[in-house]
This record gives sequence, structure tokens and C-alpha cells, in this order.
Amino acid sequence: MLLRMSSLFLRTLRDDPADAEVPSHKLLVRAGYVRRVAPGIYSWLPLGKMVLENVARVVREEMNRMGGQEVLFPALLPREYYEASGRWTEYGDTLFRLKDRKGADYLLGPTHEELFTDMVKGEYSSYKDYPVTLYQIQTKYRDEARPRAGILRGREFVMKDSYSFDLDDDGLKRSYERHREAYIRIFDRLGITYKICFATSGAMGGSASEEFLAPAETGEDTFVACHACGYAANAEAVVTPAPAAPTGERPAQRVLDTPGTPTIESLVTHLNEHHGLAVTAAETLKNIVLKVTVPGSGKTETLVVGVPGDREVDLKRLEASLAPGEPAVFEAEDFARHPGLVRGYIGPQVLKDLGIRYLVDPRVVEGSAWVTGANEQGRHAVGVVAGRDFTADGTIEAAEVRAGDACPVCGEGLSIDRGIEIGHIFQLGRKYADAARLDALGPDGKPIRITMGSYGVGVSRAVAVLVEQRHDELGLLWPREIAPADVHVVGTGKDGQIEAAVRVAGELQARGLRVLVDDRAAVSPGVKFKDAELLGVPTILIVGRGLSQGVAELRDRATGVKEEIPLAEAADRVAAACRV
RNA sequence: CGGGGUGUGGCGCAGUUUGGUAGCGCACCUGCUUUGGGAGCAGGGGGCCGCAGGUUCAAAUCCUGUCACCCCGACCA
Repeated sequence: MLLRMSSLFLRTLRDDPADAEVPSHKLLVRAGYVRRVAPGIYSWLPLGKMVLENVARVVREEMNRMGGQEVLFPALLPREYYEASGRWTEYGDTLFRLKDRKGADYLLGPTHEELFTDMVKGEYSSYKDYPVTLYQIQTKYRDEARPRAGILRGREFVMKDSYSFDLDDDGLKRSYERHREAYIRIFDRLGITYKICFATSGAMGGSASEEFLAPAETGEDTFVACHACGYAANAEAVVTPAPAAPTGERPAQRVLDTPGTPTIESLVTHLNEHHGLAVTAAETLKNIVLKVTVPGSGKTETLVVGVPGDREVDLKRLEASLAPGEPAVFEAEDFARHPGLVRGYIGPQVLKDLGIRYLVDPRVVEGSAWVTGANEQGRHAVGVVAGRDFTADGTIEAAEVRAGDACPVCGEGLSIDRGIEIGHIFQLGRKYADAARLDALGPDGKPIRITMGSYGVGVSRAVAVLVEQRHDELGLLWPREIAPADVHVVGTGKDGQIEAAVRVAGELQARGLRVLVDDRAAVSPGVKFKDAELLGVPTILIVGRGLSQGVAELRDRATGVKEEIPLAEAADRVAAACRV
């Protein structure tokens, strides 16, 4: 491959685009890799397209290596498939919907479980056919409420999605493990640093689930990691270890007047100043009232969640814990219908009598004593003991996770960081197979319901993540396998220097290297250097003022190391630098 | 959906307060000079000032409405 800058369809920008915030967005636009078309929708220019294809190639090679077979489904799909699985309604506004000329409903596929399931059902019918893993690399569509950060979170994006089909749970576990290993190889080859985190399976259903999160300040996910034992989990999926149950006699609960203390902070201050206590927010029990709706059921349940008063409720964790139920805040009119619930002074002591379900943070163990509401305006109760003065209906992971919280595996302090989801693997189970009645005929002549796994890699997102993790103040820094070229030959100046650069570029091409050569006439050296740095090709060879002495300059883009080399050896030296 | 902000050549911005010939930098075209760190000089092309209505002799500028986009949050395999 030999690309000439003089004719390459490329225009770099000196200024950051005004609408870009994150590094990947700024740099990919400035370097002429992508251009915005509409919110969350981007075009790929030649260099960007090469990078995208390189990522896709790595993914494809590793998927083939693990035994996957590539297929391709349409993105434009009729409603009926998603109607059958229930997702035409479940997916909500995130689904791009459209009608054909006859008024029939169509959608642009956000993910393809239904189609894969249906295809396997159509082709395979014997247990001898299984297991099988199919995948595609395809454009997906999701009408995100708020696309952001350039191609990091778009409404149209390229994704590798694969699906495994197995006869039993052991088979599913093996398919899951093979995917896990393939993903490790993929992200290692891509040069992305990542953490494999326990995850919740969300609305997709299913059981075991892990996410590959790329640590980045701009990440939208929060995850914890334990540096002692290696445990890592999405904050949504962090399990709170329960402390040991206290034993011994406990004084009976007391109700105290605490006027004007609707918040935890005001309560603690009041108790310590007016009642001679020495309580902390962590010893209080905060009770949040919710109404929980299960989509499609039409029913709404009132639920109270109790968490230690020093912690906020993490909505993502709460929702993950309640899925598929969807929590909503309890409004003033809801309180009006429940006179037993005294806003600001709710305690769990009465919930059983009110017939309201009560779930508590795992720290609220049997025998632990709490300061909590007395269910009367302006009054709180102290010494309220779990299991004696109230009984919870179960525990719930709803409280925020903090740096330093105990690791659920080894008890060491957890660290907390932001990350970008680049891969997700999970054991889906039989949800879609049930919906499609996907069975294999067993050796005994009886049908076997197939169990599935679902696995995704964000291909276009991986391009952006690479930039988030690898860039400097000058521009992009591609790993060689992903870079649009192996070497960027810069011809500066006059006196045949550009011609010499093109000649060397030809030699490098003859050795099988992918070469980008800056052969633009009448462009100043400074511009060419800046562009080379911005574009991020890993090796830069400068053929310029050293030509008369027969030397060129070899630069490593990432390290900045420069070296004068004899022009006659340039091809050898560059090829060696590119490890070809 | 809530909060904040912005719409002026391809990109980045000024001009709006106080109505009066649409401007600057980058990019682009022509010529000459220059060529190792985003060159200089001269000349040039390109803008329904988001859209609609209104006020006015006159609107990028004032008024009303509307649309779009961006950022934060909610939402989101």
C-alpha cells in the first residue's frame, strides 16, 4: 500500500471542533478520520475507514479462531421478529422505527438475538448440529436519548455481535469461556487496556455476565477493582459484604423529639446537640419510598428501601437490582394516599403492618441497631434493632459504592474508576429460544430447548477508546496493527527531497509495508511534521535536509526517539522498526 | 424529560448591549518569494447571519414564535 498525501482525500484541521469535548472526538475530527453528519452519526474518511477496518479485521480473525462463523443480517428489519420476543415494546424509544410505503412497521436493528435465533431454527433441527456460534460485524442503530462524545456513543455504530447455541448449560459455559478467551486476545491485540468486570445482565435477562471495561476518564461506567485479589465489577454489580451480626443485650428503642430534621445531616446534628448522643450518619437508617413498575404488567408496587444514612442511593445500582422492575420516585400525591408513611420520618417499624415490602442494604444485619424515623412528624427512634423491632423482606444493592469499601472476596479496600464498555459477554439462557421455540431433536426423539449466549464488541467504539487511551498533546498514537499505515514518509523541502522520499516510499512498499508518503509540494516542513504527528502513524521517516549527506531521520511517534540513519539503509531500518 | 448554552462562508470566532455598506483567523484559488517546526507579500472566490412572522425609512442586531445543535443530569446490553 502506498498512499500519497498529495492526492489523499484528507484535510486536517488546526482548531478543535467547537462541539467536541473528549480527546477522541477532537482528534479524530482534527486528523480528518471522521466527520459528523447528524447527532451521533458520523462518516468515516479514508484514514478513518482503514483504522475501522483494521479493528474489524482483528475481531474477525479472533472470532474465526475460536470457531465462530461469520454471517450478515440486514439492519432493516420487519416488526414481527421483535414483536415475537416482546422487544418491539420493551425496547422503548431507543428503537429506531419506520414504516414502508404500505404502512407496515419496520425497525433498524439495535441488536440481533431474534434474527440469529430464527436463522438457527430455520437451518438446524438435530442435536448433532450443535453447538454452533455465529457472528456478524454490522452497523447497529439505537436512538439514544443523548448521543455524546463523538463516536464513543453514537446512534449508528459498528458492532460485532455473536451468539452461541448449546444443548445444555455446560455447553453454554464452554461457549462463554471460549468467547472470554477470544475477547482477551482481541483487546490485547488492539492494544487497549481493559478490566474484566462482573456485570449485571440488565434488561437482557440471563445469568452470568461480564463486561470488558477500558479505564478512561471519559467513561460512562463506574467500576471497582481490588488490587489485593483481582476482583473487579461494574459498580452496578458490586456485592456488599454483610458485617458480622452483633450479639448481646440491646436496650429497647426510644422515640425522641427531633423537630425539623427531615435530612440525615440535620438529624445527626440535632441528636448530638439536644439529646447528648454521639451518633454518625452511618448509624442512621435512611428509608426511601419507591413505586416499582414491571413493564407490561400494568402493576405498580410500593417499596421501601433502607440504606445507611451516610450513603446516597445509586440509581443505576437500584435499577439493576430491581430489573426488570422500573423504580420511580414517590410523589407528594403518592404520600397522600399512604398516610402511614410520614415523609421525612419513615421508619421500618410499621411497614409490616402497612403491608409494604421492605428491602435493606446488606449492612443492615440481624441484631444491628439504627437511628431511624419514628413514623411521626418530627420524631425519630434510636436503638431500633433489625430482627427485633422490624424485619426486612430481603436485602438490596442500592447504596452507592465508595472507594475504600470492602472487597466482597478478600475484604481489602476497593478502588473506584470510570471505564468505557468495549465488550460484554453473557450467558443469555433460554429467553429467546423460548420465544422462538428453538429446539433440537434429541437422541431419544424428544426436543431439547437450546440455550444461548450473547456477546458483543463495539468495533467503532474501540477506535475511539484507542484514542482515549493513547494520544498525546500532538495527536494520535496508533498501535501498529491498527494504524492506517506502518510508516509515514515525510519529504520536506526542495532539491529533489520529495522525489527521494517517494523513491524510499516505493522501496518500503516493495517490502510489504503500508506506506503513507507526504509528497505535497509547496507545503512547509512545519505543516508536514504537525500533520504526521496528528495522524499518528507509529513510524515516521523524514527525507529532507539530510539528503545531501545521504541521511534520513527515523522517528518513533510514540516515544519521540529520533535517529539519523543512512538513506541507503532506510528501507532495512524502517522494515526492522516495523518488525516485518 | 430537567438545567445551562449556542446558531454569522468548509472550520474556529468577532459583530447583537446602543438598528445604518457583514468582518477576522484557518482552509481554498492566482502570482512571486520561501522550504526542518502550523512561511511572507500581493490579488481573489465563497455567507438566504437557523427558520417564520412582526416593528422600522432601514434588522445579524429589537419583538414574537419556531426549529436545530452542543454541554451537564435523567435515560441507555
